[in-house]
Amino acid sequence: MAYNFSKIEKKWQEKWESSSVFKAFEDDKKKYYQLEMFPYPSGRIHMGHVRNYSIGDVVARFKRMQGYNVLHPMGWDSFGLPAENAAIKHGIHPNKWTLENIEDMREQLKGIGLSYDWSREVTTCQPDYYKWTQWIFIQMYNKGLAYKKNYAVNWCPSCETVLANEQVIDGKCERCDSEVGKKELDQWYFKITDYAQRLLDDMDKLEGWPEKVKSMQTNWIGRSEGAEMNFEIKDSSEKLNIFTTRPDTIYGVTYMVLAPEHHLVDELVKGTEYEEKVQKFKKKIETMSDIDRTSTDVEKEGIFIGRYAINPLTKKEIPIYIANYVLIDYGTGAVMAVPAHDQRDFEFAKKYDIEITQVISEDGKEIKNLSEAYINKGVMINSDKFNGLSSDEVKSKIIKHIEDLKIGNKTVNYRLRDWLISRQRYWGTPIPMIYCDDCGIVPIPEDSLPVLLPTDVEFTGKGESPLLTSGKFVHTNCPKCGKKARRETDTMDTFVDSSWYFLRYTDPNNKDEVFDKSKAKYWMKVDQYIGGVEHAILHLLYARFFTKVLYDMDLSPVDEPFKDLLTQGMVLKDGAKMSKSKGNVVSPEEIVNNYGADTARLFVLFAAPPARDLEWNDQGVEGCYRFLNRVYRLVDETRDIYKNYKNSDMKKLDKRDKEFNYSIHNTIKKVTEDVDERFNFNTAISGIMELVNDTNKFKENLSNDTKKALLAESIETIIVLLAPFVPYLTEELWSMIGHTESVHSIKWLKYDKKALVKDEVEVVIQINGKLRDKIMVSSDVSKEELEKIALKSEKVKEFVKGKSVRKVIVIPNKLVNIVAN
RNA sequence: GCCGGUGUGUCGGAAUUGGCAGACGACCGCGACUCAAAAUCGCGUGCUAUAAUGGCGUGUGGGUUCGAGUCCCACCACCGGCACCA
Repeated sequence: MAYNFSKIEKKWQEKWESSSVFKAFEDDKKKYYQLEMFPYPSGRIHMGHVRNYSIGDVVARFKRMQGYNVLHPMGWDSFGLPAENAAIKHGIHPNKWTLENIEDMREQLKGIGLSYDWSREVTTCQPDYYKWTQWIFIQMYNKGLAYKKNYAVNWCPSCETVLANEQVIDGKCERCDSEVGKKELDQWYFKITDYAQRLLDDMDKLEGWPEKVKSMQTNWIGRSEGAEMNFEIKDSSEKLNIFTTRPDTIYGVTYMVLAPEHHLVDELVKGTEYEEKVQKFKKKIETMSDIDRTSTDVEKEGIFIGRYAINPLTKKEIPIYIANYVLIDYGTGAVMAVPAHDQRDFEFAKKYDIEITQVISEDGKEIKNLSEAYINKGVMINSDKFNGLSSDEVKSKIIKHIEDLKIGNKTVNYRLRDWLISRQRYWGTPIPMIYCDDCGIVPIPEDSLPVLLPTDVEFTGKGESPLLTSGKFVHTNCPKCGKKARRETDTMDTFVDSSWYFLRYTDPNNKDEVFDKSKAKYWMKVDQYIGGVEHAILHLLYARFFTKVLYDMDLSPVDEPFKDLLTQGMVLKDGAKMSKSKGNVVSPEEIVNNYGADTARLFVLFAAPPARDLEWNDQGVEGCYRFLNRVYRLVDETRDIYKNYKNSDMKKLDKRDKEFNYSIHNTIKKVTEDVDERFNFNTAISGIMELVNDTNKFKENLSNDTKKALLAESIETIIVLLAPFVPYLTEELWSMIGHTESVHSIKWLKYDKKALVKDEVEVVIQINGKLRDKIMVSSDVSKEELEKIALKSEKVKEFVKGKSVRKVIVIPNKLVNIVAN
């Protein structure tokens, strides 16, 4: 008979709920803030959620049993496109759709037995939350960290909205995979570039973060050191400002290249014979998609614009080109070209027959007929007073030289761009700004926040904000002068909402402040944050940025939000991520209905270590279910022995008793360390499985009271160690054996060090490093004695026959290696 | 091209400090129980030769060591990030 999981799970879920055991209060106990990334309320939970939240729940329950004051909250990242699309498609208002989904998903999450403090639930689409998102926006605006600019932005034609750089993956929309185009628009930005260096530097503090995530963020920020320099243009008062990482190659600059969009191009060719050709070339490049343009296999192509710059050090006139391989977005959009020492410039110079001047050589001699750019370090040549020096030391000398000449300076360039946050959609936090003809851009006064989303809008799915269709919303009065004014109709990127929710959890119901700093001080940082690696750049970078901004405003008590980070792997089936289109989805509901939530949890925790991808396996689920049934039967069969013998004295332990006692305490040690130090839930569970197997064997022979007492101890150990993993079953078993308090509120077990001292140990005997025999010896035997015993072994005698023993390595209680030849 | 990660049975994976490779689970095979099946329980299960004792084996090649999945060097494959980035 299988145990009745549905009855058990329902019973305990109700009990836990009515007793609100998982509520967190600030007190003087040591705190632990366990957080998993909150979900988008799509309406259905998937296996990724089950995995993410099960991992977090194990940690929360474990830390609680260890005596920590645990904060384990849950909420909803509930603004976003699917709600709006549902409105367009089915005519349901996004608010209704979202709130109903939240109701459904909350029930599903509760079903999995997650120990959340639901009284702290935050919902980003509700005014009591987004009021503070707007408030933070205004603080950022006042500090100059939120600003508006006109720029060629990423535009997703399918989502009909703009995208941040971080949301464009390989030229495609992160959400819908459509090819992203460019559009000139007036948009709101956050000045994340001001924080580029701190975001980079403070990664040193993130010791508990995976290397992978830190490396991804480092790549994304893309710092490079170099110099900025002005080149004079012949017959013009304008100067060409360039960025280079190779100031050591300045004497080798033989031409200049500008991005076709560079602001000086039009002016430089105006009225010249080159104007027409240059404009034609510009048109051609502009019509290319970003994907084509940035592909490395596209041939380098450019055109001479008929003007010359002056190399400031050689004073030579050098031609100015525009070319497809120079990007307006990076550096200054202008490049000093050094064909001898840069492969792209080399290919370009060959194609257009431009002079190539070597300035760095391997041995001080010029290479005849260069066949490719020489990109290594070396000895300077053709560089006037720098000749003969190493290119390495010349870098700083030349920077100093150009600084002295006041034509340039040392500088650092980042790939990171400012964060574009306006979206032309309805279902997001309204940007709390007003446009007045007289006063310009005016923030909403703080006491009239929140700016509520209007309800009288049309969902057309067309490329402008639906908020424009609400006359009541758009038309307002200027808070400064009182004249008629217009509201901002764009909403914020939903990543703004999720950039500070972890702070709001520390004080979620505060009506007067974004959060109470003393509460935040008690709970922050998040001790353990868990979520998918797909957020390595987007959410995790934005959240770090926001925390630093709030820290600088003296609001946040910490300048980094997450102490330790775990990026859990994906749930795969048949080697691919579960997805509707591939038809390889296993619904959590189905597993919970057929096997119970405990089995679902146990499987996702047991099948792979948390950070790795998990391959779904129906037979593996069955295996976990069988195991839980075995545990149930074991406890059921021995419950009376437990009740009668749990506190009886253990007299003399025989050999088998000692082994079993060792097994019990070694399992406590292993599970504690696996969960606490290594997050190896899979091996923690396998350790408990071994103890269950051993207990089943041990119970076959209970010939005296000591053995019964040992069995009772083992039963108790199994239930307590399993509690964080399978909360329902363990709660049931705990009450079955006569306890009235919850197993989840008792103290975690401590192992008995004495039980781990063995009288006798198995020692491995190797000959020349190969295993040849195993012997049992008393654990206090001396090194010398152990060596003697080993050499007496029959097998050893056989193997060393005719050889002489050169050396014997003895590791007490472990191994003897005999070297013989 | 640069950066990061991963390579172990048929499969998921274990080996935590350089010390018995393959724990635990799945799969498969055999047996017990049963009229029978399911469930359950027990045994076996890296490859290979064998009557037995053996030989080989952690992506490849080398090295250090009494001893290497683990450390060092060189490479290969796969996954992920960045990338005409000046």
